[in-house]
Order: sequence, then structure tokens, then C-alpha cells
Amino acid sequence: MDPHLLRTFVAVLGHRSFSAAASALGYTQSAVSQHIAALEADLGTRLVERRPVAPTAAGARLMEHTPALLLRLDAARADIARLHRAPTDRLVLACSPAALSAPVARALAGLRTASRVEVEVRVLGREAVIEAVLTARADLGLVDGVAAPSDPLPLPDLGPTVTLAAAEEPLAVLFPDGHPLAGREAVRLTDLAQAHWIDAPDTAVPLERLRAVCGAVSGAGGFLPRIRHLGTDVHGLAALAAAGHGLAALPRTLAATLPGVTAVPVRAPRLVHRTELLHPADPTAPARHLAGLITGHDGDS
Amino acid sequence: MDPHLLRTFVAVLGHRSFSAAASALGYTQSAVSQHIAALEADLGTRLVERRPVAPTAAGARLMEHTPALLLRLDAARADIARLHRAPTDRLVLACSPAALSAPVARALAGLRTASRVEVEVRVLGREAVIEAVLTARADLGLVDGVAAPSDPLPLPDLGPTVTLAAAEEPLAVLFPDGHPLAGREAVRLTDLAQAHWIDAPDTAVPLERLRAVCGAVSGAGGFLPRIRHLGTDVHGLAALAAAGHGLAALPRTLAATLPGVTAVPVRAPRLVHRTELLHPADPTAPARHLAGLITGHDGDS
DNA sequence: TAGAATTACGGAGGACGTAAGAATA
DNA sequence: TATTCTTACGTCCTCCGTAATTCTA
Repeated sequence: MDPHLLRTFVAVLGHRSFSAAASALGYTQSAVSQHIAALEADLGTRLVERRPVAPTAAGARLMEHTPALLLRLDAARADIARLHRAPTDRLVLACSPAALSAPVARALAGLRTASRVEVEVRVLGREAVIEAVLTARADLGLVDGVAAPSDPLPLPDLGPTVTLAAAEEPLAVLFPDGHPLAGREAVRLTDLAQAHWIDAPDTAVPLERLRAVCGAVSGAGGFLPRIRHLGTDVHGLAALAAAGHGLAALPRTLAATLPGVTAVPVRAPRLVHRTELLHPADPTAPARHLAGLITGHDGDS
Repeated sequence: MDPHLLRTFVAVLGHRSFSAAASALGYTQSAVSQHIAALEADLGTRLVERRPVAPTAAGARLMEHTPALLLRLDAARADIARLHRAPTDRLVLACSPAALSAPVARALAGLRTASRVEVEVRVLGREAVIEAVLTARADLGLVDGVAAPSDPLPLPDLGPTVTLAAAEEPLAVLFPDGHPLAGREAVRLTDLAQAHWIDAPDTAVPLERLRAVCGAVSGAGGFLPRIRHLGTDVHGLAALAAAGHGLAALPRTLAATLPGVTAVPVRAPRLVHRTELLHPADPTAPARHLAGLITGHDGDS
């Protein structure tokens, strides 16, 4: 269970090929084959089915642990590296699309007028934001999601990362302009479970999450995807929604600014769209500053 | 960052000595020294201060990740090993002290009358219960704690372990018989923050947890320990409480059966004592059976 | 000065590449 | 039969133990 072997393992499954994984990792095919063989010998089971390459049951189990394991390994290394970095006047903010709201943008402006800080904003998917903060590729992160009011987002706990609430606001559903429900004051999310949805896991609220928060109320499933939208482009998502491909959930103030769609607030179940600020245990000075601006408090602790 | 090196690292810090760690791990001191040197070279920092042996700042950071990392590594191995184990008619239940309630005991009795299953109950601290389930040293776990009603316990998420609620019941504080507050109908936990408490992290509700759930209300700290009780012995804890060493929080029905103390329910903040059932992704047949008996449902999913 | 960690060094085993051999679509 | 994985084998490097050395309480 050497990390190198595990990295090879995920690469093999990711590429569905030994040789592709080998060239991606800078090994020969032979080495990759030996890595997998070593893992399988260690664990006493076949992990990968060959030709075509696919995980066995045991391999699937291992895959439930390995990415998190490797991420945490990187996080540990990053945490230590952070201790010795020079104080910087540069700030990298990783941000999921719906988390980059007008107030956040204003806070960033405030930071840049107050101090001469070079700012870089990276819009990423939710997991990628968390990963960026943990591995110190970003100084600060903003992730959005839905939860019951004043409940925290269910983020995977990956060590000593501090998160503090940044903002809660109403959740809305995007309807094409002129849609029968677009005139409503508010909608019940549970009523829409059987509608067609756009599966945009990185941009809108993931359907699986909608299922989870509604499933706590009614036991049902629903929220089936009709079309899949990858990437982090809110505008493109709105275009799909406007064209009637399906529904999507976004924070209301953001949704209200999108063309071709009408944002109808969600009335029940009682939910909010929540944005949380992630920062590592010892943020840089600019990161502390921005965190303070975003939360309205001092960024200490 | 080889797992072997990390294991040596935690052993060195745990024993506060290279040579002690060496003999514990079956290495020579030299090997341990080389392990630490390799880690330090890899991470580019000193991790351990020598004579006396203690973690540096970087070493402390690494220690925030390493135990969880090694546990997850073991959990992955255990998950895979579970796939190939023979079906068994043995059941090991790991259980935190306050989770072993009368209904649980009855459920166990039901299991033994229904099927010829050899049952073993292991009472452990909370972390040890989780660890036992994850590493397959137990088939099923029961952990207790406090939370807001119908909120889940804040368990560290260590991979694909399913948890389902088993029971919620009122939380109570143990007062010595005859204590001025022992006659009360109910108490506010926040009123007791400045009282003396028994620090019994494995048996009672950990003080840190009380601080956390009360801290969400008032920002204060409090709940300072006066005496420390280690181990998993409810009766001994009660004896300390009866002798006036300090207060402790336990589920009410359990607390009510203890001699020498009076259990006063907690009125505010609105909290419950909660017991959660932990089981691995693919429980054994007896484990499924017992889970069904405890929750009152079928143990499927 | 004694206890404890480091350094030097050598042998055994492991890791990776080259190249030849099996297996499958 | 071509592609892809496996196996064989040689080399280099790493790992760990023995033993001599340095450090520090």
C-alpha cells in the first residue's frame, strides 16, 4: 500500500489502460503492471480486471478510499510547506461558480484598494475548490451548496481546515421565461422532483444533493437528469435552462441576473443556499484580510 | 511519505523516544533514526526535536494528518479483506459505555434467542469504537454523544461506513444526591458551564463537546475539568460524581440507574443524547440482523 | 560519563527499465 | 494479427542491521 502504488492504481482505473497510465505517470507499462501486481499480491485479491481494464469488487472498494487518502497525503505535505513559505502579497481564491457573488466580488475590490495585493480568482468545481485549499494551490476557498438554515454544508472533513459561514440566501429554481410556473411567488422543491433537471454538478446545486435534502422529507428519489452540463459556466447553464432543457437550482440573487430564465424561490422544504469560506489553519495575511472583508468580522482564529 | 515512515513517526512521538519506538516496532534505533531522517529530508523540515523528543511545529502539523491517514489505510485493507471472509455466526459489537443501553442489551438477547450466534460486546472509547468498525475488528459499532434533536453526531467521516440513528433520549447531568440542584426538574447546561466537571471523555459526554454545543449558543468556554477519569467504567464515574468531584453528562435513563447520584434532565439548550449505529458497507448476516433489531427496521441498505 | 541519537558501511531485497513472451479483441 | 498486458532478467538504489561516532543531560 505504498502511495506510489496507489497513485498508479487510480491512474490505471482512470485511464482504463495500463499503458496510458504508464505514460501519464512517466513509467513504462512494465512498471505499472508490476505496481498493480504488487498491490494485488499485498491485498491478496485481484483489484483490476484486464482487457477491458475495470475495477473488480475489491478494486472498487479500494477506490472508495484511495483518492481521499492521496489527497490527505498531499494536504499534509502542503500544510508543512505552508509553514516555511515567505509572506506574500498575492492571493489565490478558489471559488465554486455560484459562490462568486456580488458581495464577494466587492470584498475582493475592497482588498485590492486597501492593500496592493495581486489577486487571482479560480472558478472550479466544489471538490476541486476543497482540493485546492487543502493542497495550498489556493489561499482561500469559497464553496456553495444547500442546507437547512444555519446548518453547515456537508463537506468532507479533510483535516484541520477551518470553515466559517460566509453567507446564506434564498434558493431559487430556474425556469425558462414564460414557463407555466415561472410566474409563481415560490415553489416547493418536492413538487418538482419528477420534473426534468439539468445535471450540472459543478455549477448548479448537484441533483444528488437535492435528492438528499428532499429525501430527508419524503423518502423518494426523483430529480432525474435529462442533460448533463460539465464545467463551471453559469451563463451556459442559464442558456440550457432558458431553452427548456430542464431545471436547475441556484442562489436567488445570482439566478435573478441571468437572461432568458425566471428565478422562482424555493419555499419548502425550508432550505437556504449557503456559501462557506474555507481557509487553511494558518492563512496568509491577504487571505486573512479578505476573509475578514467577506465575513464582516476580523479574520482572526 | 511512506506509510512505514509515518508509522515510525507517530511511534516516536508517542513514546517520546527513538529507542522505545524502535523496540515497539521491531526495528533497531538506527532504522528509526533513518526513518525520521528520511521523512525530514522528504519534507524539507525538521519534524522532531531530539532530547527531549518532541514534535516541532511542522511535526505537529504532520501529526494532525498521520493518525487519520494510517487509520484509513487500515480501513481500506479491512474493507477488502471483508469481501473474502467466510460467512460467520459470530458477532462482535463495539460499543461506547453510554451506548450500551437496556434496549440494546434486549436486542442482543433477541438475537441470541433467534439464531445461534456467538456474541461478543467490547466496550471502548468513542474513537476506538469507530476504529474497530473501520478496521473490521468489530462487525457493528454503537457510539453515543450529544447533538441537537434529529441532528447527526459529528463523527469523522472515514469512508464508506453507513451510520443510521438508533436512539435519541434526554440528556441528564449527574449531581451527588443531596446537591442543591439535585431536586430540580431540569437544568440549563449553560448555567453549569462554570461548575466543576469530571473530564471523562470516553465514558460521559466529553467536556469539549459540551463546550461546542453550548458555544454555538453563548460564545463562552467553561466546562473546566477538575478531575480526569479514563477508561469506560460508568459505575466508577458515578462514584466520582457521587463523591462530589464534579458533574458529568449522561443519557437520562442510564443516569437514573446509578447509585449515589441524581440525574437531572437538561432543558436548554435543546439537546438530546444520541446513539448511532455504525456498520461497514457490507455487514455480516448477524450484524444485519442485530442492526434490524436495534433500529426496529430491516437492516437492508 | 552514560544514555541516546547519528553516521558509516555492507549485504539483502526491492524497484524500474529492456526485451521477450502470452493473451485477447 | 495487432495491441496490450505479463514475465524474465539485469542493474541500480533503497532499506535495515551492525558497529563505530557524536552529542547532550
